[in-house]
Amino acid sequence: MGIGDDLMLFEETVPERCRYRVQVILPVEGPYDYLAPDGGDEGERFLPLGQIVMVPVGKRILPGVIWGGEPDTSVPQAKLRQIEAITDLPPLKDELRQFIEWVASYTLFPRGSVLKMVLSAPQALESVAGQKLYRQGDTDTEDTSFRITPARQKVLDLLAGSGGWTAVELAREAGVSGSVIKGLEQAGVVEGYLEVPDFSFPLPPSGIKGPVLSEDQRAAADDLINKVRAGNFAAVVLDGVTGSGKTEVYFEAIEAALGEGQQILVLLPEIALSSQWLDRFEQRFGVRPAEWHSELTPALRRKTWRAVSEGKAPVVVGARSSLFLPYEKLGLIIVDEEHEASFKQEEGVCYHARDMAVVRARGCHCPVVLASATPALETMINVQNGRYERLVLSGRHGGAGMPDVELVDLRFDKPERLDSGQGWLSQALRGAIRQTLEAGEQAMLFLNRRGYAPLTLCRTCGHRLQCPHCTAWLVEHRRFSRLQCHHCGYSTRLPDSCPSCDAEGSLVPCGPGVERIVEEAKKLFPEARIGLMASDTMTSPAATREMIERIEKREVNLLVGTQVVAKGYHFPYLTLVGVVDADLGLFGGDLRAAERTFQLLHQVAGRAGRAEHKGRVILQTSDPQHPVMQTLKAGDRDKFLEIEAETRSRGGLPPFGRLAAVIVSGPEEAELDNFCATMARAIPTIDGARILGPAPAPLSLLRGKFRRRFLVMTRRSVAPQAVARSWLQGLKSPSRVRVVVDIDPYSFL
DNA sequence: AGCACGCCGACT
DNA sequence: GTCGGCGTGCTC
Repeated sequence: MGIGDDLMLFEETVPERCRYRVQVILPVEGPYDYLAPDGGDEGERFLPLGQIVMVPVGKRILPGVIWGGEPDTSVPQAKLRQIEAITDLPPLKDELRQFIEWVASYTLFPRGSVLKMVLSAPQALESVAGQKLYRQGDTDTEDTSFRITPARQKVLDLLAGSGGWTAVELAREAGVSGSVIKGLEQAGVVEGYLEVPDFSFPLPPSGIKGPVLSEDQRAAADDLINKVRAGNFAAVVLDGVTGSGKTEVYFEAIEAALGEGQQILVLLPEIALSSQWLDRFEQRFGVRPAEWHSELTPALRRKTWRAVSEGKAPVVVGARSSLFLPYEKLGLIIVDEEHEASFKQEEGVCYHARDMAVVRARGCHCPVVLASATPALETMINVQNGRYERLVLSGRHGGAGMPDVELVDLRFDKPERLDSGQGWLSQALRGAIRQTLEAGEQAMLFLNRRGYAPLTLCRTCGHRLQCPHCTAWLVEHRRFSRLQCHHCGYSTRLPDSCPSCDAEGSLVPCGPGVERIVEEAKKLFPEARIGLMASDTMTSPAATREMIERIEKREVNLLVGTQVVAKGYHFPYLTLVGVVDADLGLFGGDLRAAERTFQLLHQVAGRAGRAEHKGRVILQTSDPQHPVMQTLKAGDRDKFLEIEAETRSRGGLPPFGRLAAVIVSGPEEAELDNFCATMARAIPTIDGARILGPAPAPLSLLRGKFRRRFLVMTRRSVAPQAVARSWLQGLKSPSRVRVVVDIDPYSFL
């Protein structure tokens, strides 16, 4: 500092504190400018790009990240506030910041919203001061003036057993006051030290041998290992039927990545159902991986986030949000069951975790493996284009063949039609169940519908019981004597009389849910030991485990379930699968309805006959000529994909064209329709793009909000993002009307 | 997303 | 006459 500082005449020549661009976790686009924090070098930047800081925003202090780009000089200096604090976390890597930018511009969500998914563990951002622990001091303290009182002795006895106590624990356990410990510390008899908490997950010991692989498993594994070691981007589809050993193959790739000192991310569709997967991992690698999902405790969240950012979580298994963790050295991504629709996030930032995983892998220069027995059509077309490679695992391990698939034709003019009052199980299916049970094997009845009956109506006036907040029927759950809405959670007692005409005892259930199938099965097979598995009967991991065990021990021999039974569990004595309503998923106008139905039924069918017994699958259908049924019967997955590709190609639908859904919602229908009309008038004419709508969204009333939907359809060469942006940027919606863009929509709800 | 500012009904 | 409802708009 020179003397001139005090004599500075012109304010504008005072050296400014340096401006930083900080991206905060608000749903806003651009970074905001902030002044360097206290203690920073005047006028000179010292915080690196990606540094995580805390900044004042309005009344609050929020996390933000030092971002690149030129400061916004249009914001007056006087408006700037100072960076509040610098966290002790490693800066976000360039690769992650670029990923955030990419996701934001692809999904059309503000950058701050995407960043928020990265900084999703507020606990993790707090500095880790560590806590003060106590142990025995160095024993050379032969200070004769220090008296060992009984209170002091108790403390010393405890510490002689083991160190690592906090003052509070020590005082409580010894029954002394804190001042005793303080006195001991002062005399040097006990020693206080700061323990930095250990935020790390164990590294699997190297050299644990996996099972011996078959020839094609070995070839696939070696290919993946080479790619991992090369350290380049590659997208590889691991294509093999259930039981072909995909998991063992990618475990080999994980082993190789561990050997390279890299981190591995495994994305699973539903982490809640993955305890079997975790057990399997532990068997293979001797340790448990880090988990990342919404049910983590705050403490584990913090530990995991920190460990990931410091490279101390070698393997992370998680739901889609684990894609946004700040990996220190990501060397491999696995997306298991890549076709699963639950990888598509539909709330908040809409993104598809499988597709974003490929983008992330590209940014990290590492391979990504997409594993499935029924790859998505998108994925297979990417294989055909040469964008993805494909490794095929043929055949089931252990010699079990694919099950035989039979169709039961339920049409009215066919002998197997179901007459009213007869129930939902055809003669053919009943016979097969009887045979199976008599042979001492297990049978499963699959119906992808929870509850007792999907619709309740009044015989007197025809009134249908509907959710007050959604365009949806209320589903009867007889176990609880309640009616439930499966979209918003609304629940009410089953009324005794019709709410519309007051007729007593006039309400009748229509159609079957799994509970009703259980009821029918009990009547038909009174001797059978029936078990029910649905998402609402498996409320805790313990309850799930118990049911699984009962099935494995054959305490259950007739299992009735929704799609939860299709996911991952394998029951060696199960030889018959009956699909009560194979057509169920085909309705609803979803462009992927056929594909999803095929995948689900294929997966359910795969439950039958894994061990020595050949399995048998019976599909009850009213549309036996449908390509889904025909290709399932023929066991010809690729034929199905071929037909589906042809259908979509003709319609210009994904992956041959591109889609963006524009959902407009609001609490007042008139205002909503009014604004939709304004939007419709503003639809631009763009070559290679069309915009359809507004149509009432299939659930035109959801959670008390009215919804309309536009659909942007483009040729592959035209980005729907650009179309949506140019259409919507000039339109400002009334405050109570919300417009959300969903790029690559999946659910058409 | 939060939080405050701002303009219209039932209470000390 | 105030307390408070949530509509609207901003946050460097």
